[in-house]
Amino acid sequence: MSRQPDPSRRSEQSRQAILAAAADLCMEIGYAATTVEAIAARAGVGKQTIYRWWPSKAAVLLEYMRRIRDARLGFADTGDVRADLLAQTTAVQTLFGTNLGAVWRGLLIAAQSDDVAAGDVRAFLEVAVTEAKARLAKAQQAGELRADADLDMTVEIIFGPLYHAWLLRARPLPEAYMKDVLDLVFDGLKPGEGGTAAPQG
Amino acid sequence: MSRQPDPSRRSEQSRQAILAAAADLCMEIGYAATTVEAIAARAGVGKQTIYRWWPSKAAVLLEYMRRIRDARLGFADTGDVRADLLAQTTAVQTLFGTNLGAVWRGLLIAAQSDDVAAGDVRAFLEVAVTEAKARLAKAQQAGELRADADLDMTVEIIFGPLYHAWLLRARPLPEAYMKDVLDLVFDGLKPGEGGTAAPQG
Amino acid sequence: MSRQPDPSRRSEQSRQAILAAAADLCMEIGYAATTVEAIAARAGVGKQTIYRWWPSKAAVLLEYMRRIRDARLGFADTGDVRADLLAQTTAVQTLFGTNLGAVWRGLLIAAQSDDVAAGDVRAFLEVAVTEAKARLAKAQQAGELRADADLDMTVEIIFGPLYHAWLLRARPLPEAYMKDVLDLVFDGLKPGEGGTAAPQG
Amino acid sequence: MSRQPDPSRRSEQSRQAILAAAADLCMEIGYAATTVEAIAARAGVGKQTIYRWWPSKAAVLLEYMRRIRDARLGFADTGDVRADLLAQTTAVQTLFGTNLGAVWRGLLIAAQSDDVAAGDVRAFLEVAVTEAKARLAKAQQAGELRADADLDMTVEIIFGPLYHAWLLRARPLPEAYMKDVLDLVFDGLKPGEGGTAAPQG
DNA sequence: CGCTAATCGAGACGGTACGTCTTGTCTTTTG
DNA sequence: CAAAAGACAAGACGTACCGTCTCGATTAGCG
Repeated sequence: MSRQPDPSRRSEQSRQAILAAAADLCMEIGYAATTVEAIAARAGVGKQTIYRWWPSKAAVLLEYMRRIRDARLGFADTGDVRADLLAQTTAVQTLFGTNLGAVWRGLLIAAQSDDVAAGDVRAFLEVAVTEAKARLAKAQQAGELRADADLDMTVEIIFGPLYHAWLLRARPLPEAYMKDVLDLVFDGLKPGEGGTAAPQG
Repeated sequence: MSRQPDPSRRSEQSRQAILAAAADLCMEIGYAATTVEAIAARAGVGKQTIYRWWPSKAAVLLEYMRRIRDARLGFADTGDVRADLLAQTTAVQTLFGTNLGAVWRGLLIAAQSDDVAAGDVRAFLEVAVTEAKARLAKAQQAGELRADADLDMTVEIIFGPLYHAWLLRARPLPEAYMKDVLDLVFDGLKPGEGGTAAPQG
Repeated sequence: MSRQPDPSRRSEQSRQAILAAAADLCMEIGYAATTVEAIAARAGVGKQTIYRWWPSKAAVLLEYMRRIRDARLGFADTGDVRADLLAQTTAVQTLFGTNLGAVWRGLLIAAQSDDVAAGDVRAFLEVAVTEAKARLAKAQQAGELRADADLDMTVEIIFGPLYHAWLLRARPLPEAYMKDVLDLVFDGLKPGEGGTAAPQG
Repeated sequence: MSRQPDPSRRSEQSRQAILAAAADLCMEIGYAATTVEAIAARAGVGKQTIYRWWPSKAAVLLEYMRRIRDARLGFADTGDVRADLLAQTTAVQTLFGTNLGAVWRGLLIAAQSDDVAAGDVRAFLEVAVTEAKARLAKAQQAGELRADADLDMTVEIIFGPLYHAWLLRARPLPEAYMKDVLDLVFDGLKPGEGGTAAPQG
């Protein structure tokens, strides 16, 4: 029986070809138009080889994104939480602007319609959220952040504007977008209290 | 040829049945599983009648959502911008929690993959953004809001967290979610300056 | 629901194109290599249109053969049963030698492996058998045929040799093959009794 | 390279297991449904072990049938050709009625669609035909059979009815089927000349 | 009596076709 | 003449086998 295939016999070459083909197609023609058949054809692979190792095209692309994230999107801890957040969120914003943004956009869509994919995508997101919360928790202990701020909500306040602008409004963002967002949300929208909008320099 | 059908001969009964059927199906089985065929069948209507008047299922549902928005999601102007924002965003949050949320979720998805729908959905969103910006502009003139705050960004700071939590993380939100978000973003994430996180109560 | 499609709305053009494409492909590349996909492609037709009206490719080809049979393979009644049988069986032998033989061969195969097709093919064959038996029955009443001959068996004795030679041995047959067979089986394999092997002329 | 495998190192145990598994499956689920994969699985053997020694599943089953034939289906020579033919053809008829009939049926099918198998199956058949012709030749010399009877045709007249009834019509045959066939074809279909249809009893 | 070569069971691989499903268009019939 | 009904061409879906290939693990002789 080959119900649970043996991972030790897996062809690493095919795996790489499939991930690359999936990502390339997604960047070229968009997530929806990227079919499993086309991925297989471009990767020079049988369809069954894809279905043997991944439950859906979403899972393939998610694995691709996981590699990107692990390589590029970690948090630093320089002692200055605003600087660290700025560095990370700017990296995210930059990535959204590249072709990889299209891949990620596709996955967020799939999560809405495919229950299986949804779990994985959500788990992926939660990893990022958890990392952010860890950095914010340290900042809270260091007195850099209000002690009463709910960290889940804080993460949403920081990343929410970026997703709203990129994913929903699809508007072009200035390079300093995240810097200005962080200034505003750290200092508050209320007038007067913290001096200028960019007082942390 | 009936390339441009005559709207005056349109059956209002069919239109209503289609809108209702589309919304109901979307709420029951989700956006992706809602097929044009199923909408037609439930509405007791031929498929062509749908394609004659709407370019896609997204357009049908968008028309449905426009009715909802016009009826329920306007901004008040009581002179207190935080109270007005709280009222409107809480209405939005509440709507997200109902079955209508599933419809809106579906449309936001469609906007990612379907270029035609994208324009309409984006236009729909911009109407909401514009209304919010109008209210914020008044607040800025009244000195309730920092004069240097970019209004597009401010809108994103206010709505972004809600969309992030609801659409992407799909986490259950406390009733007072938007109140706490507004408190945090108005007073700022920085500690100490503005007293407690919820000082206006 | 379109579970039982409405035959009155069927496209006669598609039907003809499918029958022709199926028969042509079968003659060109053989029954086994003829795929439903290829039939659809050559007929310029969607696969579903084939599956809507026929349960399998065997059914398509069987319909094709039915037309051929109805047009070409009836029995005459000239009063001379050997002459009538010779005319009909020679027509069958000739048909086996053409491309249509390949189609019929394919169907006889399908009948072995596909239970649904088997019933139809068998029914097709029984029609031919019944026609032959009818002609033989008249001959029996006219005293042209032994009164004690079982007609099913007689049909098998007449057609069996042809099928054995053509289908199983696949050997090239002389034009007069069926004449010689009929002479032998009418006069008997035993020596001496009936004079020459071809006394009926 | 192991292009031509070494027969001396072949596992006799695997060979037997494969032949048995192939025949069993063919009898249980039919020729078409018997896949090479299933044969390998049931035999507890790798697929390659089958493909190493046989070109196709038809070849496997043909080897199985060869064993059966060599053991059971020879011609005797008692001096009475009708009795000898009756003994052999009745043995064939009996075999057709067993599960082995299903195997043989499958091979006759394969011969229609698979050119490689066709040669082997045809050769198998010709061996049987040649044996029959040899016995008939002796009968001809002994004056038991018309001197002008073509022996290929005579074989077809004797075996053709059986194949027609069993393979094509798939009708249940009475035990004495071949006896009656031989009576008819030896005495002839014409009335009157030879007395009753079963005069030799 | 260990070395080495080939067969073995196992099953992943690149492919092809399957029969089903949905899309958006086209056609026929009914009110 | 619009609407209902639904057949149509197109093509992706996920599955089943094909015949080839690559793995260790035996298992033979041959040296």
